[in-house]
Amino acid sequence: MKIEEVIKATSELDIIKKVILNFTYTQNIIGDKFHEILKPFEISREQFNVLRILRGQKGQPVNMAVIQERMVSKNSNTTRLIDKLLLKDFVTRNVCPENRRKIEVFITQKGMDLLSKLDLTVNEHESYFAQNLTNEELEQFNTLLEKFRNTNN
Amino acid sequence: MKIEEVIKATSELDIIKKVILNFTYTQNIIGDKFHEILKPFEISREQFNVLRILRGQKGQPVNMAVIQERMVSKNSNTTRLIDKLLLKDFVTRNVCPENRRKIEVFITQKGMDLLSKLDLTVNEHESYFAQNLTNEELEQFNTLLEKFRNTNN
DNA sequence: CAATAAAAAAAGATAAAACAAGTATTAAAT
DNA sequence: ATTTAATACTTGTTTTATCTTTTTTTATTG
Repeated sequence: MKIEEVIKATSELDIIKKVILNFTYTQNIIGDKFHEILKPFEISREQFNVLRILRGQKGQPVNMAVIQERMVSKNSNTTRLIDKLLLKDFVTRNVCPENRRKIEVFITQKGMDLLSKLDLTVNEHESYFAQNLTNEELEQFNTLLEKFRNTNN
Repeated sequence: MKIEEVIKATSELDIIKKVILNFTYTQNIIGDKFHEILKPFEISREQFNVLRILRGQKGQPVNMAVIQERMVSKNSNTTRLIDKLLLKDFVTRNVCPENRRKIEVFITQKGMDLLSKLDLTVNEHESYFAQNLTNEELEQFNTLLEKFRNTNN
């Protein structure tokens, strides 16, 4: 379905407005699907992302600032997000001995296990969206995304 | 900046993961910018979208179901969203006489005035993101977005 | 035509995001 | 060495979102 049909536009939209609408709409669809996958595991998208960041660190401790930085969607209350993961025993949290202002967050084995279980489904989800694009188109898409947001001012 | 640098990936990401990450990240950037524009007007993005939907109806009454349908980002909370717009006198709300289950929402002159004031800034914001793409690339982008989400199952 | 179902919106409860202010801890500066 | 500033989080409050249930009105049907 074209974006014009989705929003049932009465008049002709210019291309940039179409792109932006299309963008947001597509993001919602991807997000919904993602949400659907994570729901049975009772974990939010952000929580999942944080776990992946922690796994990416391969055992190295990660402090709050780093998590926020990598989180892609910035989120000022990382503390409470980690609280939730703590409650479920997916992470541990300790004061950093070298610099007591900092906090060291680790992923637990339980967290790792959850991620392994999710990996397959998440990959399927991603492929599901990729299926209609050729590899070349995906590369093109990636380049366009980068160009689009890399505004020079 | 490439998406790999943004998330400081340790290992090589496959293209579909890159696209999805890139997508979310780009959406956040657009959203933040948008938010920044709307902030001085003390209106949320969703509220702004609803006002635009109402304006698009050119004086025709719009009921809740239609608003939700057009909202692109679905939101079951439409009642409370309209409440907020009502408080600011940007819309009116009445029970539909033909079908008393329905509600007719209209944009007021004050709402229209707000939109006119915002039009210029919003257009600038949109052009700001379009500036790095040629017209052809924008068309390509739009097509890729449509393909990407139009999965056949 | 009463009973039930369906449609449209509103309300309640809970969770998550956003915003602002506050608390330790460390580093710098006088 | 004490004050000031900067860093790294945490907490409190308010606003939105999400999910579920309830209410009101209309449609259906036995």
